[in-house]
Amino acid sequence: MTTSSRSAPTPTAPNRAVEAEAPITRGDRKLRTRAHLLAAALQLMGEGRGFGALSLREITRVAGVVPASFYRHFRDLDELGLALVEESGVTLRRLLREARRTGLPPRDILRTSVLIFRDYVNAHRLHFMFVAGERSGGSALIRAAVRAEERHFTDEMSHDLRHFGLMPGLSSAALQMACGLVVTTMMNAATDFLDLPPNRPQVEREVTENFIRQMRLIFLGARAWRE
Amino acid sequence: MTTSSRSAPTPTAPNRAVEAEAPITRGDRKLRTRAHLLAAALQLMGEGRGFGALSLREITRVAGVVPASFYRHFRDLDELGLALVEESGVTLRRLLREARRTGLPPRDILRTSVLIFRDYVNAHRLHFMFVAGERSGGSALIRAAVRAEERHFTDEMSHDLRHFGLMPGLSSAALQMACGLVVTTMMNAATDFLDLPPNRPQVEREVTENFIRQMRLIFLGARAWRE
DNA sequence: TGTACATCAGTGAACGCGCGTTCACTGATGTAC
DNA sequence: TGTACATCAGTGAACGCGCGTTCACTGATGTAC
Repeated sequence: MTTSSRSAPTPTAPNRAVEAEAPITRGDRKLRTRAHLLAAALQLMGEGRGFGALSLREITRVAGVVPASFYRHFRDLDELGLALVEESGVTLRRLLREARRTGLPPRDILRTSVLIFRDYVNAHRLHFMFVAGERSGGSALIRAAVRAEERHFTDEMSHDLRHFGLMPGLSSAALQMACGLVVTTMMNAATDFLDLPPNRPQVEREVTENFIRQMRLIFLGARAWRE
Repeated sequence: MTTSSRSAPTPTAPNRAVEAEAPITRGDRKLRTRAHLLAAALQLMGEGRGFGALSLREITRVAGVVPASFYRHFRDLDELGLALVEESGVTLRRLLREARRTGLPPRDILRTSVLIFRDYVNAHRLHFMFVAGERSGGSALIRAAVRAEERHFTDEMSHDLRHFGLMPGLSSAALQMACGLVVTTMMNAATDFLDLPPNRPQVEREVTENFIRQMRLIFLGARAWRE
């Protein structure tokens, strides 16, 4: 499967003269291989190992290219790691963007948000595993990059909360602090969701309810906050 | 330095006949080597790598023994990892035990507790690095063990909070939920403290204040909690 | 459109190295008498 | 206390293996004319 890109290197689209679509330039192919390398690293980490425990050779093996190819895309593993952080940051921010676009559900706002978040985590398991795993455990370089993305996420969230008028009456500093707490609680809940054994709806419900209550407690605290 | 235990294998205490102390049995030596192996692994992780990225050979090298020696103490690296989890669990629980023994400071209880916690984290940097790093990033086996220790810690904390009469009026379930939030917030703050650049008192103060406010917000939320 | 040359993503072989694990061993500590 | 034997923590050499990195290469894609 991973070698399919080599077994059919030039599809020679039959309708090329008709609409001149899908030329597939050399640059396109390069980007595709790069994406395969990133995906391979994520996939390997999804099997429960830290980024620091991956080897260049196994990444290229899973990506379906020869080890030396790696250097056409990244100087070393760290550079690939930083690219993964960037990619994961995009995934994080898309969550906020979608919430912003949708607006917020009128009723049972907290519970609904948590369920949406749970679905989102499951739809982007590998990115969340990567972020959750490297935010405190990885190399100093990667960890710093993840923390920077997390800070960016927190900033956007506090801006949105202000805009939507949730958590009113909080100073900017207090709002930022509360959002930091929300984000770390979210990341922790993400790990909980990812670790759930499959087909145990009761356990899943308990973890979900626990997360909802923790968020409720935080918002209660924010409402009671003074100064 | 690490080989000093070999350069003076039998101190032959001069006053042995007088008070028969420090016999240093074979078992004592074995335990000492085991402790060296555990300390070596922690030390290597302290340089910013996950447990999964350590090799058996470098651990024995730092511990000052030959690689084959390792197998006299652990079946494989996982078994050493689990021993580290256990050791770290003891460190965590000692924090609670000391708090229990000391009682709680009568004034400014939250701020004082946070400062004590910060000192404790700095006094046990390697254990906290290990726990913070492996609680979400490590192998499934190690992560599960860390989570179990964390749950144990949370249980003890909620018991203590009830006993000291903080967070009154919370049901057992709600107290447990709130303690879970406190513990994840603490672990996150521990990482923040450990990542602080040295000799930047202003940054350290900000991180400390942020942690204090987050805890304050949680306790406000707990006070406002109903049902 | 057709041709001649340039580019460069991916190849395959080679290298020296550190890895985990095994094995028979050594010699100090421990035990039986 | 002294002697003869057992135990076993730690040794040192050996093994096959996967690692990261380098290099000259191939051949499809791209460009100039």
